[in-house]
Amino acid sequence: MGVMAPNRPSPSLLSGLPEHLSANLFTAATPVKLAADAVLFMAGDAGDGCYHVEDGLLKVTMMSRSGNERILAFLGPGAIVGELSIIDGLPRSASVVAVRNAALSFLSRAAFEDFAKKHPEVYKSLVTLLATRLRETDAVIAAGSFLPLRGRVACTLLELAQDFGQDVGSGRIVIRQKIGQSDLAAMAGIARENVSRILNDWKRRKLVSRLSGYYCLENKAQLEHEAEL
Amino acid sequence: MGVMAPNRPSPSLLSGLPEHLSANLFTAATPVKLAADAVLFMAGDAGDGCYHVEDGLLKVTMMSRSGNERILAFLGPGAIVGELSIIDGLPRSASVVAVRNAALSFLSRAAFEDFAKKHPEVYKSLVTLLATRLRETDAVIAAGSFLPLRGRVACTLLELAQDFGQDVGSGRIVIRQKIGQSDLAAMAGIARENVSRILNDWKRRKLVSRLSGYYCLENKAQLEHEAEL
DNA sequence: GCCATTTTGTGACTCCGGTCACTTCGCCAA
DNA sequence: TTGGCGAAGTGACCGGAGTCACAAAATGGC
Repeated sequence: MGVMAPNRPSPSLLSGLPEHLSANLFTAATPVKLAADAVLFMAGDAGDGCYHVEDGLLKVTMMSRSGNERILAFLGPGAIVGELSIIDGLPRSASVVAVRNAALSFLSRAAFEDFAKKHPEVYKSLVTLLATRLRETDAVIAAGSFLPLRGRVACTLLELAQDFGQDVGSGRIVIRQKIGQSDLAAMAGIARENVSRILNDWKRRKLVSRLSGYYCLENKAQLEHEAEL
Repeated sequence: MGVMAPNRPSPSLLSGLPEHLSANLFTAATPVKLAADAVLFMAGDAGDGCYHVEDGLLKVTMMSRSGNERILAFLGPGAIVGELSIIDGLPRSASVVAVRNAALSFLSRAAFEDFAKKHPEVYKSLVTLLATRLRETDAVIAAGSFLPLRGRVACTLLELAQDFGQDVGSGRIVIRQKIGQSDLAAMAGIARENVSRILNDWKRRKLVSRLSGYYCLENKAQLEHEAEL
């Protein structure tokens, strides 16, 4: 059992549209480059279009006015972002920032509606996309309501494994993105210090490890157990 | 300024589909009656269709295995519930219980897909519906992440006012549903005792009042101020 | 390879909010 | 009217988790 599970983007948060649609839909789109830490848009901005992530990594985030951050998702290649505003025309519901250099395709609302008129099937795909997102946010609410700290961290790790995980044999899963503890904390919605404590505990107990900056789930089953109330 | 704002169902959580569609879509549906406290379905059940609320009141809720409840929404006449499962075929993401006697229309997945084939426009409406839901759950996550107790209660009250509020002059809004503190607590995701304390404080400060069992927002603006961090 | 700058690790302290244990109130029904 | 019962009010207590203040590592530019 050598190399397994090729680097196929997962279907969850990265999920975009089916090949044939996204290919056509975004041919009319204009390319956008984004440097690391650059802001794509902020919550509250007027939303005039949506983006397709070609390359790089973005984070979807909310900020309290006291500067606290809550990360809703990381988005890698293939993902669609900003679709809510092209649907209902309301302001951006969250902010999006490039974690590292990223390449995107911008699709204006007009262009989208134009395309949708010719290919009503996009709506069906959009419905699927939104349904997935809805289930994810529901899970976040459930975790936040019922799980204690360690449970939330476990969920966060598992979620990242879903999106960016690569199985490296004997059930070990490496998260192939550099994610710091502060980001984990902001994803789980808890204080960074506690992420540190919990992670170290798990390291000792061989549930997770860290190899050259990347977190690695050593024992997914056990972690899933921690995730349950 | 006597009687104002007729009892028009609000567009938010109650939001269903546009008239012309929902009328046709649910003609094929079979009627379902639900007694108070009866369970329509539980999270995890296989989902074979969705429902249109004709009359009564439902609550959408999640339960931790330790018996804690978190209410995601109350649904009144006109609302659609259970649509996620007909979209993706996955199990119910939450439970739905009748708060009081309710009348529903059940639409099977097959019937829906049948209809959708003939009227692809439903997807567009569905997209709008889901987008609204998504914004709402995002708001819940934001409130849970950033707001202290009083803020969450304020949000909850304001949300209920959106859905079930009736303006009775001079900015006073009555919530025309009997909602107990335990339910408010489960909506805000906090302990019932604290809802009691906070509500009493607000009563003293004339922000809210209670008339014959119904809560009434005396000063929406002030309450909105409490809702902000 | 070395220094500057982020990240991470850890203890001590604090406090918000949950839990427990009652009491009091309000409503309906006998 | 009255008794019963569920909903609401209130205080005392406790504990989980945030905050603060550093020390120790790791990272990355030069």
